[in-house]
Formats: sequence, structure tokens, C-alpha cells
Amino acid sequence: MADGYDPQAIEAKWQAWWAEHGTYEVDNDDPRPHWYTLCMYPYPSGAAHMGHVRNYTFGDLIVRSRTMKGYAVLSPMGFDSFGLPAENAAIKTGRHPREFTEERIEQLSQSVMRIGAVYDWRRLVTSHDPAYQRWTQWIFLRFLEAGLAYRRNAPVNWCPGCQTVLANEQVLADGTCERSGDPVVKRDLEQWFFKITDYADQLLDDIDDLDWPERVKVMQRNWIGRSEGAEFDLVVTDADGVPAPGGAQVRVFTTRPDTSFGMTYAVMAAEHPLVASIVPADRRVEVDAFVATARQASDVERMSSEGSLDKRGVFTGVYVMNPFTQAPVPLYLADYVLMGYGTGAIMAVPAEDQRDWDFAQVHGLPIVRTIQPPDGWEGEAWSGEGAHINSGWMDGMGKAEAIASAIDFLERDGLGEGKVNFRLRDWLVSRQRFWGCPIPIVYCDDCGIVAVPDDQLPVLAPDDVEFLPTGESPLRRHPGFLHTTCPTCGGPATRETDTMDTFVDSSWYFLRFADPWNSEEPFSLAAASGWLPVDQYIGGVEHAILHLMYARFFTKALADLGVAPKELREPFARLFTQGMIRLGGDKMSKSKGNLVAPEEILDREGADALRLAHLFVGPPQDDVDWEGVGIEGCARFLQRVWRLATGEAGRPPVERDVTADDLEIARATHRLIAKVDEDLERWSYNTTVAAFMEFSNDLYRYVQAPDGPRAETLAFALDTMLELMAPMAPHITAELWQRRRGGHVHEQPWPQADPAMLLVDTVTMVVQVNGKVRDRLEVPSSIDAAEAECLALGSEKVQAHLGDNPPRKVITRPPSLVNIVAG
RNA sequence: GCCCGGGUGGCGGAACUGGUAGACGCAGGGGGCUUAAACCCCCCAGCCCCUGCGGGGGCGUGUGGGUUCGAACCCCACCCCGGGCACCA
Repeated sequence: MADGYDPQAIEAKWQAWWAEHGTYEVDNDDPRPHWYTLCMYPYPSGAAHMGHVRNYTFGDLIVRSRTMKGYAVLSPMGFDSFGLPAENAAIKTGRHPREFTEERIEQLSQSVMRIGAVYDWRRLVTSHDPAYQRWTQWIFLRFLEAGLAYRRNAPVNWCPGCQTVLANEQVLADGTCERSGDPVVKRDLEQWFFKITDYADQLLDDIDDLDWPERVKVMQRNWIGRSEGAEFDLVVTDADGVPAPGGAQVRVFTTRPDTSFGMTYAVMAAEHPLVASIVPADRRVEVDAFVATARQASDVERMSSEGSLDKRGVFTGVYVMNPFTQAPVPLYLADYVLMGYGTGAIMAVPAEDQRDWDFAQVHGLPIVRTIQPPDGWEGEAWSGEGAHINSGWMDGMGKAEAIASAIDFLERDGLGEGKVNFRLRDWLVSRQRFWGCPIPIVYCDDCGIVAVPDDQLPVLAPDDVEFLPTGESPLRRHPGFLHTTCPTCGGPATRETDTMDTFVDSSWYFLRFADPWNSEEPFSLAAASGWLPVDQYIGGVEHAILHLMYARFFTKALADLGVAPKELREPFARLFTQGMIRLGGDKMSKSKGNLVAPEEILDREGADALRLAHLFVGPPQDDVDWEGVGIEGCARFLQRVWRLATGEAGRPPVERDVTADDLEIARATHRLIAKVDEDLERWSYNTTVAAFMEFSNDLYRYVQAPDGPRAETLAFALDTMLELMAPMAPHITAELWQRRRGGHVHEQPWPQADPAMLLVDTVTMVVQVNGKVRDRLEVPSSIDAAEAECLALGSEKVQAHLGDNPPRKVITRPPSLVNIVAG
């Protein structure tokens, strides 16, 4: 008697075999067509959780199936190993973050191997590896040379909880820190920025050609937030329109220059630099008071009033000339105008902008419609289409024509010009943290900002530092690190003590994977050209904006700098974003304490069953609730496969000529090949697993039939099923293949369906009367319309339903359907 | 508020381009195996009604309309759930 299915034994055996034989190691000069599959490299958080399992199950399936289809598949693994949790742990325990991190890398590596996912481990990349830091810093210096990295004093988002600066992206809509939940405050600091805005247009335009989920593309477009309009100067005047001494002007941005005749006031942000110089003495006290409140108001307060904004503001005491009407209008400060967008000042057109309308109501300002609202419009501001009124020469024009005409006017008179604005801001990369890649810069009293020379890279953080919850990086308190000599003049200098945002590390790791051994450059052009762009990138939808945007920016910038291949405009040709794991409706997470540990299932049902369960539970892009996961059903299914393939189920195979039943099994086998091929291509893994289950159910009936199975037919069916299942359930299929055939199932060529075997002789034809199914007839699949109609009308059930009503019309769709329309 | 998704049995889901709604699995029911239980094997199974027990009929994909010979699928309005953005001029 054959021994039973023992997942623990065979999974350990095959995982060891793949590791020892370097089965999924691939060289850059591999002659097979190249294919690069990548799962977003994980933050090393310890043993894998269900989200990891799901991610790597999808990735591994692609690696293995692409390999069987004849590709050289690059499947690397790495770790996003810098970051706050390790440093916070260090502050708590005093353990060095490296020790903490490397322990967790080991744990996560082990659990990834335990689910049977295979990688070219030789190419391992970790962010904190000095070799990797060296090239991250090298890239920073190239950006600096190219003007893509710059330093400026800027109001930054400061999180009191994390004691560090946050990027705009890390501040939630309610003004709190995405990590600690503390309210974020504004502080002025010297910070390093990357000039991602230089690429705003390209980042926007190139989205169109990406094979990415539409929702991710939409999110990226919205984040970039391109808007077209005009920018122009307003001359500061007194109430009578007499220009102020000094000739001050306020520049405003608008997307609706066509409505300028309706500008009845203008607004500047409280932080606007002109506030200091243009406000007359008699308005100073009130204006200063307003500015003080506005500055102190944290984002939390500003956001807290939500829909019903109170439109706080103050009159500056001066006016600006509306160049369209040649009339002075009052200039206000208001907190609904942001210094960070456009010019920090707007022309206000209350009739066509609801926010301006609200403000005008509160402050008793006039409202002049310049667009005729549609008949019956009873709302307030009308921002839609309509003919222009009260607009001088633009009267009667439509929106597009009037915009062009208004810009024309501004440009002709030298007042302003057409202008495109973006919501996207430059990327603040400085972090006051220890556990990150140091910024390779030295400050010299004589030479100023000096780049650390390439041959002195990497700048590494010292190990002997104290981890304290202060506002400063431990690097700043380490004299040996802080004090250095200027590389240019040799005089005394201090190092930059900030480190880079960890998103910098993750913005180019996928390039390093192509050439991780390179010690002369981050990666060679040839290696990058050979593998990039990533053919299939897989990860969580939570990275839809930041990581993907930054990685796209890096790729474009590196290509333009000649570091990456010139033609490499995008890093990830195809992107797949998987759904989240929930438990009973809640997001599954450590903080909620509702984790289902993969280990328990690996110990009990095994990795193949767990992988299959993840694939079977539903569409990969959807969120899954672990309560709906049928691990038992998948384990049971694998048991059945085991018994079928080892001959434990049913009667022994016999030699005989092909019977009708044998032929049907052979056809079902070919249909399975076609179905699996199609489903894998469209990421429909749940239906693929269903097809395997259905097929094994057919085989079970087949081997139990009184005549027994035909040996050749059964062998073909089983071997084919093992080959097709090999990417999804790699261990059991490897073991069964070795027992049945010897050798390795994952080295077999991918099965091909015989088109002739996909044809069927007869099909079930549905007969409807008035659209309701009344009969089902077995008909030859070659039946024509006339025969189908004839058969359908001959059906007794149809006759019964027709009664005395003669058919008025017959719709035929041979061979599947006939619909009889009766009176 | 704006922009995306989505709503199908007790549950997860299937139905690919408008053509048999509910594949496959979980949970459930019946039978077999067993001294017994578990495992395993076979069968049933959307809801409601009728039945002479062969079967027959009606209803049914969030709600209400529409287009069509025919709608889970297309159109309009609405309700609910999830996600993104949010005083961006």
C-alpha cells in the first residue's frame, strides 16, 4: 500500500531541493527570453503574515508558470530594511536596529521559503547593506549635480510623536501623522528635496500607456493634479484705484480667466510674503492678529470644520485693480487660500466659485454673474457651461473660447500668461532619523554645501550611538560622525545628520536586482536593459501613490542622467495590486490583534493547501475575509489528487481500445489545459482552482466506474493535471511527478491543448418561449438555424406553452439557443 | 462635496462579448463503509407553491423605471458598502 499524503515531509524535501540546486537562479546572459517578475520588497516585520503569503503565492505562481513556458524568469527577493519600527525598538530596548532588523529578515526569509516561494537568493538586496547605501548616496549626488536635489528652508510637517519631519504624503487628511496619529504641526527647517515636479508632465502623460489597474492610474493622475489656467498680476491700489507707492503687484492663478469680469475681490494666503509690506498702518493690528491665528491653526483645526467652512478672513486695507474691468476691488487674507498651491493668491469670482460665494456672503462682498446659469437654476455659484454675460468683449462666448480670449488679452497687454499648475509638490527626503541612509553632504564654513566625493562613499552611520527619544537624530549627538573635514578645502566641517526617506531606497531597488554584484556602478546599462522594465509587478494597493510615483520619477531621472537605459521611461510595465486580508469584516492587523498565523496552517494542512486556499477564495484583486477561506476544502482536494495520482482511488487501470467514456476524459483533459491557460492569463485563479476540482471529481468517477480506467487515458489526464497544477501547488505536484514519472514536473514544457479535442459533438440547446426557458434539447453542435427552429417548434413543452398562440417570431442562435416569440 | 470600485443562495464566490443564473468550495441534509465515531465514498440542495411523487408552476442577482425577442450584464434615477482625494483657485 502506498503511503499517504504527508505535506510536512514532502514540502520540506522539495524546498531543500530547490534551494540546494539553485533551481530558480537565473543569469543575465540566459539565452531564453527574459521575464522579470517582482513582488514589492517587504519591510522585514518578522515571520510572514497572511498578506505576505497571499502576495508571494501570486508571485511564485507566475515565476513557476513562466519558467515552464520557456522563459528565463528573474525572481529576486530583497528587504526594505531601513525604517522607523527598528529605530523605535532600539529606543525601547537599546538594541541596535541592525541586529533587530537582520533577525527579522531571517525570520521573514524562512517563512517565505516555507510557503514554497522560490527566488534567486544570490541577488538579495537590502536597503541597509553598505553596498546598497553606497549607490543610493551615489544617486543622490548625481541628482544634486543635475539640480534634482536641492536644499531649502521650508515649513515642514513635524510630528511631535515621531519627533521627525513627515512628507506631505505621510500626513493624513485630518492633519494627523499616518504612523502615530499625533496632530502634525508646522516648523521651519532646512531640508533636502527632490525635484519631482520637473517630471510632473511626464509622470502624468506616461500613465496612459501603463498596463496598470485603472484605479491606480486614476489615483496617480489625481495626485499629480494638473490644472490649466492663467497667471497674472494685479496692481495694488487704494480705494480709488491709485497705484500704491512702490508699485506692488499680487500675482494670482486661476483656471477660469474667462470669468475675470466677475472678480469682485481678491484673496491672499495669510503666509503670503507681500502681507508684510502692503498692509497700511491702520489695518496692521487686525491683520497681524488674523495672521497669527491662521499660522497657529494646525491642519487639524483647518480640516475639522469640513463641509461647512466658516471662511475666515480679514480685509488688508488695500485694493487691487481688476485689469478686465479697470475697477479696484478689495484685497483680503483668508485661510481658504493656501500658500503652497499656485501663487498663494487668487482672484475671487463668487458667482462662479462656491467657496468665493460663501466668503462673499460672510463678508458682504458683491456678486456679479459672468456666466448665464441654465434656466431654473436656483443654486448659488454656477461653475458649469453657459454663455458669458457682463463680460465686455467676451459676452456670448462659450467657456473654451472665452478662456482662450482672456489669456490672449493678458498676454497681449503683458499682464500675465497661460499657465499650468500641479498639485504635486517636490519630494521632501530629509528625515531626522538614525536608521536610514545618510545624506552624503558636508557643510563647510568656507565652501558651503559640499558633496562627499564618490570615492568616499558610502557614508555610514556609526554603531556607537545612543537611542533617545529626542527631536534630533542620534547622528547629531555623535561628535565622531558630526565633525569631519571639508573634502574641498580640508578645513573643519560638519556632516549632514539627516537620513533619507526610506522611499528613496525603494525607488531603485528593482534596478539593482538586475545587477546586484556590480561594484563599479549601481547597475550596468546592459543588465538593466536586459531585464527592465519589470514585466509583472505585484504588491498592495496601499502603495498606489507614493512608492509607485517615486519609483517612476527615479526611473525617468536615472534614464535622463544616463545611469539607466535612455529608453527606460517606466519601471513597471504591468502592475497587479492585491486586496487586503480581513477577519470578520475588520482589517487583519497586529494592532487589532486578529491575526491568523500562517504557521498554524502550514503545520496542519501544509503550504500547498494554504496557497490553494488563497487562490481559491476569490478574485486576487479583491479584499478577502479569512472567515470565507476554505482551507479544509483545499486540503481535501489535495488528498484526492494524491490518491488519484498514486492509484489509491478507484480500480486499477486496464489496457483497452478507447471507449466513449475514455474519449470524454481525454477531451476534458484538453479542455482543462485551455481553461487553465485562459484563466492564468486573466488572473482568474479562483476559477482555475475550481476547474482543477471539477476535473478531479470527473476523474474520481472515471476510476471508480465498473470497467475501470483506461491506463493511457488516465496517465495522460493525471500527468497533465500535475503539470498544470505545478505553479499553484508546487510540492505535491513535484513529489507525485517524481513518483510517477521520475524527474521534475517544474522542468516539463507547459501542456498544449489539441484544438481538435476541444470540439464537442453535441450541445444542450435552450428553447425559450418569450424569453423563458421551456425546454433543453441535445443537438449536434453543427446544427443550423432552420434545423434548430424546426426542432424547437417540435418540442412538446414548447407546444404546451404556445397553446393557441402562433409563433410571431423565432430568434435562433445555433447551436445554443432558440427563442420563440408568441402573440 | 468630487472621483473610482462594488451590491448574486446560510457563507466565499461563478456566469469571459446581452443568450441555461447560482460552477467550484464551505456550512447543511440523506445514504454507504464502520461494533461506533472520525476519515473516506456516493447522492441532494436558491426561495415559494402545487403534485397523481413521474413531475409541474411561479418568484428570483440592492430598489424603482427603461431599452431588447432576451438583462446579474446596457441606459436613467435612487439606496447601501468599500477605497482615494478634499478650501488645489
